[in-house]
Amino acid sequence: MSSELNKVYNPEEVESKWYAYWEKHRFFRSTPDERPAYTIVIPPPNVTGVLHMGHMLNNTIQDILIRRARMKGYNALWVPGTDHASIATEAKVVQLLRQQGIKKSDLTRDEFLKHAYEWKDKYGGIILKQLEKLGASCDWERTRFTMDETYYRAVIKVFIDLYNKGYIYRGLRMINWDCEALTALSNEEVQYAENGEASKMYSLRYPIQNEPDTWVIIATQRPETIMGDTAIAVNPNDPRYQHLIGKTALVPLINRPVPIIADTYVDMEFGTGCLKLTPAHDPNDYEIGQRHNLPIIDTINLNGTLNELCELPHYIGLDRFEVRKRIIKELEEKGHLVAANDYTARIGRSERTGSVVEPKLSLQWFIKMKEISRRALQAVEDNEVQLIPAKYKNTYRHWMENVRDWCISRQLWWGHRIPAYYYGEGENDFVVAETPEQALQIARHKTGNPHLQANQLRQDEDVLDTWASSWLWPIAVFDGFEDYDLETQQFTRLNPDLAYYYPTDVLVTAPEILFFWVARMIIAGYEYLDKHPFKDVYLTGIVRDKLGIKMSKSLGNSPEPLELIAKYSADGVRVGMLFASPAGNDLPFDEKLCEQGRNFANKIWNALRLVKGWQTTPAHNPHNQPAINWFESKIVQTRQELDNLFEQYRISEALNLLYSFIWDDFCAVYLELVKPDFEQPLDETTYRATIGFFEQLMQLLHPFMPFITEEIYQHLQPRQEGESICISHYPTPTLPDETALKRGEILKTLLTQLRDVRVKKNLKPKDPLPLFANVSQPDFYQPIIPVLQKKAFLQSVEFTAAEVPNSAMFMVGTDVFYAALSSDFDVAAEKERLHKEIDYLIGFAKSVNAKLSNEKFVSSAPEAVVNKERQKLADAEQKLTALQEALGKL
RNA sequence: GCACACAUGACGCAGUAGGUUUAGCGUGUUUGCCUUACAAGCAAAAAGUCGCAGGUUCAAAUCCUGCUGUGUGCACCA
Repeated sequence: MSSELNKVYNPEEVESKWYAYWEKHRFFRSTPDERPAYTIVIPPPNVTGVLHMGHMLNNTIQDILIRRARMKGYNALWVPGTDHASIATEAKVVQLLRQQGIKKSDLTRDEFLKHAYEWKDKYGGIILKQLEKLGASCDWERTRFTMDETYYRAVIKVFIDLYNKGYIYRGLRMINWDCEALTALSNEEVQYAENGEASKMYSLRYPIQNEPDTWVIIATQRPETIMGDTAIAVNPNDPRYQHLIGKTALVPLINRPVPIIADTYVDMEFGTGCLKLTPAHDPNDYEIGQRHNLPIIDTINLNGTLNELCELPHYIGLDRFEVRKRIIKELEEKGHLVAANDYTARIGRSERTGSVVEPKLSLQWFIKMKEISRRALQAVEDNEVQLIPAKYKNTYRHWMENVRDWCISRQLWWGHRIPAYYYGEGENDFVVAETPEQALQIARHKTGNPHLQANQLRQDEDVLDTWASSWLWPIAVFDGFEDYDLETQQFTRLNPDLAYYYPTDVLVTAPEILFFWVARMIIAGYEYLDKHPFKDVYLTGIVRDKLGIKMSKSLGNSPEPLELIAKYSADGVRVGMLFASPAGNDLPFDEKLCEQGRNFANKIWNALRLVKGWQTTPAHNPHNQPAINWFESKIVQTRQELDNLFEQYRISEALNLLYSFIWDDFCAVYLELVKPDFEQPLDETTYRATIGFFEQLMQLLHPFMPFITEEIYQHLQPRQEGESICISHYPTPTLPDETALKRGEILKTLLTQLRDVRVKKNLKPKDPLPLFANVSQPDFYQPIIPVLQKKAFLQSVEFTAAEVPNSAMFMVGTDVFYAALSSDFDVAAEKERLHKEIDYLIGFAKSVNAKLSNEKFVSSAPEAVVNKERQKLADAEQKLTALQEALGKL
């Protein structure tokens, strides 16, 4: 039998073989039934994406949870899918078209979308295929995409509903503008470099009107915006500038007269204490402008070039940064530049394009967040939704309490087109409806013009922010909104899937998207189903390299996941990632850990080779019974600990526990204990027990290492087609036998001690060695003596009440053992060994004694604690006496 | 700037209601082994007074205060 099994485990064919088998039998398919459900919805990866280390970690964790639930008897469902990632995808498609010589501006919306869908069909599924390589046990028949037909309908419906409820409004607001992608961004999509960016702070002189040789000096990083200035502001309490308030300054180069106003916003300490106000291009300036009724002069086009409002013809049409370079020279030449100092600025950049974000005044769609998010804030406070680790509660609370309205419109084509239809030029000349037909009805009614025609309606050109679709994910993947009635603002029913699977059990995701996505899903969950979308949110750590830098493809510090899998197997990589991933902490990734995972697989494989190599005999061998009893209880105990760890999402620790249980307890101890002598058969009872243990271990390990455990499971016993470890159930838990456990642990200790004696005395593993035991309860030891004798190669084992001369003495608890040595043993070495142990015990006893002789300790500490200390001391003293006697005999 | 984490042998971590023998685990290091499942292995060893300074307590890696360092989130000034 063993000749069929390679000496080294070969995962490559095994992994693809079993994944195909699982798919063929649809083991991951879930439909509602009478069992309790356990549901996870995948955080949909970006459809343009390819697998990176973060995905590997977070999907491994999801797979572990879902596989474990499946084996615990739940009806486990893991819903996969992708989101359409409007900016990222559109940017990719635009870029691809450009390579083909096609400009987006030359295409109609429909033509462009056709290209985009082609692109999606071709590349959109890559990342899901990669998840299969990892072993992900998703129900692929339920794969969803945020622009699927029903999903699209859901997003539009929700927009209309929130509009009807008054949560959505259209307004002129200062927004973040991406001049490259030509779209608005939400605050969350703007990123700042960690330590700022090198910039210059320019000091400019603005003359005072009608007062020759008087001026104010302002500081700015953006001299190209001065043509949009409409005022100068100083702090009303600033003694330096009292005389200037109410006067008029002249904007350099264009000589526009602007008032000098007083506003407490101005920080007297900063710069010169004079602030130029450019309401069109700075959020704070805009607000001050509103307070003082300042005009707004928007000098920058959507693409970042300057327009005719800048009044300087030679700058019109030039990019703002080009203008900056030139205008500095011009200002200098004309005597307006006072200073140019190096300055570190926090510059906002678009998350997707990296382009410097331009604050711009723009008419956009917003969701009012304050009221709609109230329940969601409370839910996390009350642990209706539990964040793991809990430290994120603070972060969440802070964001929710200071939540700002969410700009949801994007000036893109790839996405859900805003269902607003305009019939006139006025700001409010629009209606919101699911279809153009309905829009026409409503518009006719609203305008009172029954002759209004469809071609007089113009649908909003913009699409919705991607997160304004993915925030519905836990409901929309089940097509839940099909049954939502916009009239009554209620569900007419919950479809069977939604009723069965919602709320989901856990969401596993990266902390970066706590606000982008998680918070908003909670909001949507309460708004629509009045229920949390998931019970727990497990926020994974960030995968970092050895230098502690976040791994990313763009930085080039990330290994290629599929290459890792090729090198170490999916099982190995899964284990490698988990080894380094304590709950909620960052993951310092080290390829070595994948190697460790691979080695572990090999270890298990070889345990299989050993077991499958055994011949059996019906003859009974009672000597193995203590080992069997011990291991049986040990599994029970380990399962309890695993349950405990999983309950707290201590998945890495659970893996570590299993790792050492399998490697140390099963392979190194149990298998060695029951292993028959060379070419001897094993009794059937032990063999069957061993196969059973091995099978249970594989079941416990299966969520972590799905492939090798299936391979072993299939080898351990003959299986029918359609049987699989992944749908097998854990046996019903029993209680551990404490005596059997203790006996096993003591057997382990004795074996280690005896091995130690051999090493220290330079004895070969099989040199004859008689053992004498002076123990309080010989009966306790009786059952393990045969196996101890065999495994420690003991010549004999005898109970005694006397000292044994010429022996190495050691203690287990308070029981004394003597390994009898031949007369020529090294007395000096033995003395030294005993001395060392005595010294340790003296030190120990001293520290315990110090406690016990402390009056206050004895009187204030709980009795149990004091008694424990007394017991410690008594044991130590008993040991000391025995050791000292042994030393005296030498 | 505000807030929140974290600081344990060479490295990565555990120590989850102050008291399970003077702190555990993995990797690495050193030593000895190709022992008939596994050198992707086996057996053993060395290595930390738990960032620093105080405090509370009979008792502190564990609680409190301050400091230092690192990380994260939020805000942001011309």
